[in-house]
Amino acid sequence: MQDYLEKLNPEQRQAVEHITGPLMVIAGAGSGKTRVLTYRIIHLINNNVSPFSILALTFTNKAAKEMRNRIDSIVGKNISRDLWMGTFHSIFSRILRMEAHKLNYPTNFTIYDTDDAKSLIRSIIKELNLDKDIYKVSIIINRISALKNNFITHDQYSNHQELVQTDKIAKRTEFQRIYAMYSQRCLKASAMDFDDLLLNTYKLLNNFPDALLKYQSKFKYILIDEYQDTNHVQYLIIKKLAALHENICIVGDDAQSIYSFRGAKIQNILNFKSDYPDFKSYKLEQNYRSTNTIVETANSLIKHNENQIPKEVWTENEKGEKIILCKCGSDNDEGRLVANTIFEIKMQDQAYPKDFAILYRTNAQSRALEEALRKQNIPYKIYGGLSFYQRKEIKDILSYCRLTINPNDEEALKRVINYPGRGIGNTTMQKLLVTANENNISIWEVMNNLNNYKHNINNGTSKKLVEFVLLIRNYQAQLENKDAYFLAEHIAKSSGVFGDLYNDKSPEGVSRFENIQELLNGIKDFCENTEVNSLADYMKDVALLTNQDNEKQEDFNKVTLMTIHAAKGLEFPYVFVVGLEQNLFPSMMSGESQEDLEEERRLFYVAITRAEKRLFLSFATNRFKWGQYIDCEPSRFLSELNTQYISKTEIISKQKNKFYNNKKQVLKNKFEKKNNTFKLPPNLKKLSTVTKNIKHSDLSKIQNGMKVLHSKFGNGKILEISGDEANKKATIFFENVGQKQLLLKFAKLEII
DNA sequence: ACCTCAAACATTTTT
DNA sequence: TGTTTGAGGT
Repeated sequence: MQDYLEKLNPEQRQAVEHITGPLMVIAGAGSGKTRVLTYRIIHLINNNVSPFSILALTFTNKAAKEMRNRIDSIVGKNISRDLWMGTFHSIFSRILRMEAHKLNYPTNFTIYDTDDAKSLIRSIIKELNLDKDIYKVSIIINRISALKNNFITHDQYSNHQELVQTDKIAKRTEFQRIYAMYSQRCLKASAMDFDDLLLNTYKLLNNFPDALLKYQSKFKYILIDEYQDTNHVQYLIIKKLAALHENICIVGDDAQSIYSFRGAKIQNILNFKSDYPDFKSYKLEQNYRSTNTIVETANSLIKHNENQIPKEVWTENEKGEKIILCKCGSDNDEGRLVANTIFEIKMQDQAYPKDFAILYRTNAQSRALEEALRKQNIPYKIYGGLSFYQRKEIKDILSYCRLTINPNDEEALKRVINYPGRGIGNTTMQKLLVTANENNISIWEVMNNLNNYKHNINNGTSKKLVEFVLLIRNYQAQLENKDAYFLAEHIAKSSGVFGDLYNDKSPEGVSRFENIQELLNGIKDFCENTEVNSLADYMKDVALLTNQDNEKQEDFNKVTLMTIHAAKGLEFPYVFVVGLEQNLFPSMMSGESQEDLEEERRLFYVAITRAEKRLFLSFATNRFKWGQYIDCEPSRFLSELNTQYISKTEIISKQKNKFYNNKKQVLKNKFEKKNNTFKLPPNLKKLSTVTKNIKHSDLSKIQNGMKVLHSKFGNGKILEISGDEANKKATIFFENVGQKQLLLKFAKLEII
């Protein structure tokens, strides 16, 4: 039992045995981070710490599950199941359900996923008669999410002038109204979105001292994985929870922080020192995962980032083979290169499909790769894209279930009230919505008491509405005494969804029907493996599940295709990183700023360090994008890699991308391979000036022709000053990004 | 109220 | 390029 300590190196062992007090573990890629976390939990248990008082937070369900399994195998299931271990979102939703009444939510509140949230925002924009081109749903939702993650509620929004100004400039003057309405509608629907789960947990701990004390005393030991990717609210919650015992252990790697777009702050790691001055820290720097070549290549890349905690990742592993960098003519060539290489290595090294991963920056890149793999008959699986639970037919069934548990759930209601068709169309829904808003109640309440409210819905339609209400009531009556599987199956059949799909014999219809059966099987599984098996119990966490959480057995031995973000925490013997082109990786959307660039570089770092044995990098000079062919240049990151570990190859296909249709021709058309024939662009580091610490000059004296420095856009020249004194605008030409108009009041410029 | 077709639109990453 | 939205007809 004690021999687990023997499996650790000195640093790992120190981190495991250091039980009390604040502890920071900086764990380089492949340094056995998960091992330290699991052994530390086991060590706590062996030192008579009750599993109930251990809180372990991870970033994904998968990570939590994996860790739980490892702990199971050492201390047994009956101990490990009492651990509070899971993602931030799942643990906090568990707490919130117990304390919901304090925040005016019912225990069975709904969790809105991103699609629900989007649909709600879309309908608010419509109700307010706003221009949907100015108020883009994706922008609004990201903005609301960012505000929530920084703990700025809709009524606090106006206290932040810079936010108000940004929206003013973008002509989104009604943003606050949308935000406010969104929050109210969520509350009225008894629904929380992902961000609310965090925000409301913080509110709970902040506004209810008894609740705070309860959880502070309960969680005597707190462990947090992937700490570099926690956002501000998460940071605040953890700080509060840990305040009593200060037995907090954070594990992370600043070089792998890749979620700042979602509000993650590397700063949180640095804050740790000031929040817990008597903290202890260990660095895990020995890599057990990759060959020396891969480790050194990754190091050569990441050293281009200025903003990082110094560390030296090293390995005792063998040197390994050189990294292959391949130039391809097109995205299709790239796909075929990858497929051919996999085919060859499988033969040479006796490798299995599951040993390979293909990583890319954006989900859209998977198409060419899939096609090539299919042609080579290589089995593959794709993560990302549409999750199982986001599929239409699944959401339909789940929406009926949601509605049964929480009839105020507006998004679920809108989804199923007329599916299958019941003759309740848009017009009726609009009328209901207006009545609901006028009386500040939910649509369900209006439908429930149609006679009590003023509306002009005719008798025929009213009757249909009443029928629908009765249908849902019938389901509700069975919530208490029937298990989840029975009720879900009953719902699928009696709602008409099952029949509707059964009659659809098109391939899509058949697959939808099968998906629903798969869902029902999943629910059956759930019922058989738990004591609490009501529909409400099943529905609790469904919104928090993702694709990766229900991997099918038959998918086990397949090549993995995924985005680099999704690959975090995973490892594969053979890794292909594709699409290494400017404007794709680094992404076009990541601005010109040093910070954005460094995040993209960390992302590439994560990609490289997934590989155990061999790494293949590739880029295309021509790529199909937005319905047309675009010329591409190799990624600037490629020229940052130490060339001594890289072997360059070029693949020339005689065919043009456009005429790539003739199968036979393609198969016969063997690639021509050339070595070391192409040059990468010069190292671009100098081009992007390091502009993090610009001085904010007094801009009252600004004049035409002055040269200025902007933190994001770099060097520029003032072309014109316009506007009245209070809202002076400057038109500036920036060398790197072209002409921009900035409001001087808020622009951070240095006059040079 | 529902169906059909054409035009517009969209691609960063996710719990 | 594939998907979604909206107009117009039934």
